[in-house]
Amino acid sequence: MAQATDRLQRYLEDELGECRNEDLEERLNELSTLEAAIGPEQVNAELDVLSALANETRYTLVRVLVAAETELCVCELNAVVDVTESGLSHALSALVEAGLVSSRNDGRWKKYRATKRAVALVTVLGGSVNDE
Amino acid sequence: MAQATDRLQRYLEDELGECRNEDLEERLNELSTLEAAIGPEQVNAELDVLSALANETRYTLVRVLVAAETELCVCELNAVVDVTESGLSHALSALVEAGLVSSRNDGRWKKYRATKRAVALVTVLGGSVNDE
DNA sequence: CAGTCGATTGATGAGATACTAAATTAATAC
DNA sequence: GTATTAATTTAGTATCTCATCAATCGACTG
Repeated sequence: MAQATDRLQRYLEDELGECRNEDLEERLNELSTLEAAIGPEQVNAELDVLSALANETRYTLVRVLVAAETELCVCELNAVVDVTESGLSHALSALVEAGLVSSRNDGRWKKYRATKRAVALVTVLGGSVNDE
Repeated sequence: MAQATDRLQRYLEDELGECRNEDLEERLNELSTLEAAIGPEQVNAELDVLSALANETRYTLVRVLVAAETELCVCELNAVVDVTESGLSHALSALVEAGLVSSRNDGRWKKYRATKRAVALVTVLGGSVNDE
């Protein structure tokens, strides 16, 4: 850790011409401010969402549900992903946890629907990855 | 697999009152269309981006670079994440690969900057996770 | 009520991931 | 030239992830 700030100090000397201890402190504070702009609990929430999406099975389910623009039955979703019934259930459970889909019981069937959050993310992701 | 479509057929019978084989085929085609709306290579590209973001170290780096709105030196980034120099380098390399940051050599220093893609994603993610 | 069916849960193992330390590269300084 | 410094790469390891199997839950049906 001390070494790391040593290097930063040399960098600031390079950039500023000189670097007193207070200059170093100030830069460290600026960096800390950038890092802490949003609270740690929100960072964790966002990481949970990203982790939920970062899997082929789960991302496919979200894409399909977003594209469907309506709820789909588990038995329908089973046809679009290449996992067992159990794997599908695990995947849907993770997506519910991340707030990316919601579920509803309909008699003996269970139906899932994409949330607004899922729509927003899938939309931006598609657009952002298109333009290189 | 046969079992899976059996269940789907029973579901369609439930929903439609009856379900001939052509009804089943049609529904399977609709689901397949939803799934294949974007090409598999783009799905993979999007999954690569998501995987790159779905890690505390890397997501922190991206957030800081987006917030900074300018390039930052590796030695500065070292101050905001809790990994070794080596770990930091690995993280930055993965982010470059995913098109989330770009790099530039400046003498003996190396500087990284967030890409538009990173800005778009971090922005939407922050907004989308805020509103429950 | 017993049976069937849709779906979920929990445990396990193979594989992927994300660190670290050590060696290496590339650039500047002496 | 050699030494030093910033950063990366390679190799090894511990941890996490994900899909599957088996068991279970809950709701309808006969």
